[in-house]
Amino acid sequence: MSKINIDQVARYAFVSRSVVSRVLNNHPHVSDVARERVMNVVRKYNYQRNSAARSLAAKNMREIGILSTRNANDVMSNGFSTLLYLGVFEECLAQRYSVRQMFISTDMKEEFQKFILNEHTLDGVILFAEEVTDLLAAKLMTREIPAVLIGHAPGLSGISSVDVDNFSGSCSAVSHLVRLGHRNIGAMVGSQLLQESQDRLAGYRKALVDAGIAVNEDVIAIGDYTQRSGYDQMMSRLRRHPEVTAWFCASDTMAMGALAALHKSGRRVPGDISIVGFDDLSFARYTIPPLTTIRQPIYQKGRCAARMIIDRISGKKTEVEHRNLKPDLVIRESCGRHAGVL
Amino acid sequence: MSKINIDQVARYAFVSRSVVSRVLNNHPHVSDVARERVMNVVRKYNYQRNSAARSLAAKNMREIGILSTRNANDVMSNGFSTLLYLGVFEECLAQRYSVRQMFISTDMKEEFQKFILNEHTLDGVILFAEEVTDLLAAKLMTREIPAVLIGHAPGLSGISSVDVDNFSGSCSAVSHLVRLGHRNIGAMVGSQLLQESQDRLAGYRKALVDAGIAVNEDVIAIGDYTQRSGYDQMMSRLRRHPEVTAWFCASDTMAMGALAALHKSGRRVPGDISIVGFDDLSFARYTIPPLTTIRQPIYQKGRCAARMIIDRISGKKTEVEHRNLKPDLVIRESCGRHAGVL
DNA sequence: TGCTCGATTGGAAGCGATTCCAATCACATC
DNA sequence: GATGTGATTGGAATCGCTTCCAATCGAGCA
Repeated sequence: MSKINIDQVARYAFVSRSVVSRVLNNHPHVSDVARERVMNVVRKYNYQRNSAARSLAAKNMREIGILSTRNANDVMSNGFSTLLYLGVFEECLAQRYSVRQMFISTDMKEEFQKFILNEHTLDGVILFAEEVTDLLAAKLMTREIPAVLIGHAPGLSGISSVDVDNFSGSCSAVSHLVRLGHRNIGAMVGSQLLQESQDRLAGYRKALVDAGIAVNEDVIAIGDYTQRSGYDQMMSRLRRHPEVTAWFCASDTMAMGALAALHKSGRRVPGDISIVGFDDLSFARYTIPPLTTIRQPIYQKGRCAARMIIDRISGKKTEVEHRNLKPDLVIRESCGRHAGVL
Repeated sequence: MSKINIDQVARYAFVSRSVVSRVLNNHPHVSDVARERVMNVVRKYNYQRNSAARSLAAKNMREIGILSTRNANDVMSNGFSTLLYLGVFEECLAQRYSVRQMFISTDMKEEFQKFILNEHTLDGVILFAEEVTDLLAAKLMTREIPAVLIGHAPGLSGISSVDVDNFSGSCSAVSHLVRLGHRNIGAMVGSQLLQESQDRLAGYRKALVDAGIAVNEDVIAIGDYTQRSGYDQMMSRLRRHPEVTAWFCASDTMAMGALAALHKSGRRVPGDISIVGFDDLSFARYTIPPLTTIRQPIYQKGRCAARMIIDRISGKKTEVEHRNLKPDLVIRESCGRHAGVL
């Protein structure tokens, strides 16, 4: 019952401490009989290594951190980050790593930042950051700790990354609207400080250009990925741009806010106006009307990031790598054929 | 730059290793001058203790775990757990503890369960579990590791818990409907295996009884806290119970699904049917129509749980404690006066 | 001055693993 | 029978810290 240590295991198994360690770590040079004896004792006493001692001696923690910005708070509240985290967790579990999830913010006291970044010697870090990316990255770089970025930042091409192809995703979303006959298509994106937002906006532009439609900078609204900003932006744009018949929203959350604003204003979706979102969060199927959107593999993103960081830590891979997962268009009911087109 | 250890700090500060340790741990019996010298060196070299060594020597990890059931997956995807986790994290940060978030499921391989529960010697565990509560609790009990439950379970009264007052919350939600003149009020709750669901249903019953309304067991629908189940349940109940003019949904997610179903069926909310939710998740303000619901302090729940477990670990408190946080009714637009009442 | 007592300080023994290195062993070869 | 080889094994150092214990120091008091 009570905790037992490696020496006791060794004693009970009539072998030395070293042999026990080798068995537990699957090292070679252990006879079958010794291995058997050790395993029996381990099973019998339900022995588990002390991870602190293990980390100290082995000089690695077998632990990675996933660092999010605290102000991704709003993004968080939509289950995006939980799903991402689940992916990370399950990949790590499979590889017997553990994960420490942390939040950091620029306005956080210096001491806490230090505590988070320094107190724990993590073997690697997954960055799910936003505008503080540079700051964090710089700190991590100086500590020479392997990192993987969720999303990507051209300025940090030295750090591996996993992202969804935002460009082609938004491009196909907008192309969908074009196919339905829309010519006046607005865009509601996030802060252009974020690479992700830039890419989604670029995809929008590309789709329009491909269709021979001039881009109207006036109908590009900047939100912040919250339902609230989607609502507010839509409310203010609605009367200024009555000619717009379809909006590309760079996230389902903003799309949801937009939907609420449209309903409040008496517009019908998709009758009067079409809406397409991005992410395919779990609620997208239950908005009114159900949201046509771009599905991105969030869970996979997490697993992928975890796999990359572990490969890096274990030395299995050394070069930086930029993964770009493919998104899919999922058609539901929020987009309709343009009224002028029959 | 490169990592420095306690011996080097001691050397540079012209004191012994012990003094450095005392300074770092705020122990008494250190002269001001010694403290000052040590701190200067610490700052200069940006020294941080090695947490593995610290844990090993001090025999505590200064780390707690938050354990969720994997199949709370759907609950997760609504930001509930992220917000809860944020509360836990920030309280722990303030107290210089770290958190390890983990998921566990009943169908998980035994080895993984062991890895999660045993490999890491956590000082305490916060349980955010559902039906596997007993299993987990039993395992934890045998390891004699302090635990705090999010929610509560009468069978586990030996474990401290933090919960929202589900009973009074749902009671006030339903009373609100009664005040609006509704007499035929349905309930859509979660699995009755969950204490939380039982309490929310009990609150519903209480409100009806208080109002002198007979409880009709036929209009109590059991869902599973997902949008999908809210949608499905509402679809099937709608025609079977046309007399019901208002529904109490035990979660915003189910309420959202119900709203979608009502819209699909051409019913108007709140014109034809009123809906009240529970939780006040961030999207509740942007459903169509905006959802009247019961707000529960999710973040506070997390902080509170963390505080309790840390108090327990540090020995500041020893007796078990059951906290019950108060929820609030937040009135938006999904409930209307019963048509028959003028 | 000599002594006591409390505040500081340094020395050293762990904490529980990993891992290097040397010792042992079994066995084939000469 | 002596020797070389490779597979096993045990011994011991080490990781970086906490903490007990004994030593030292300095002020207050008789």
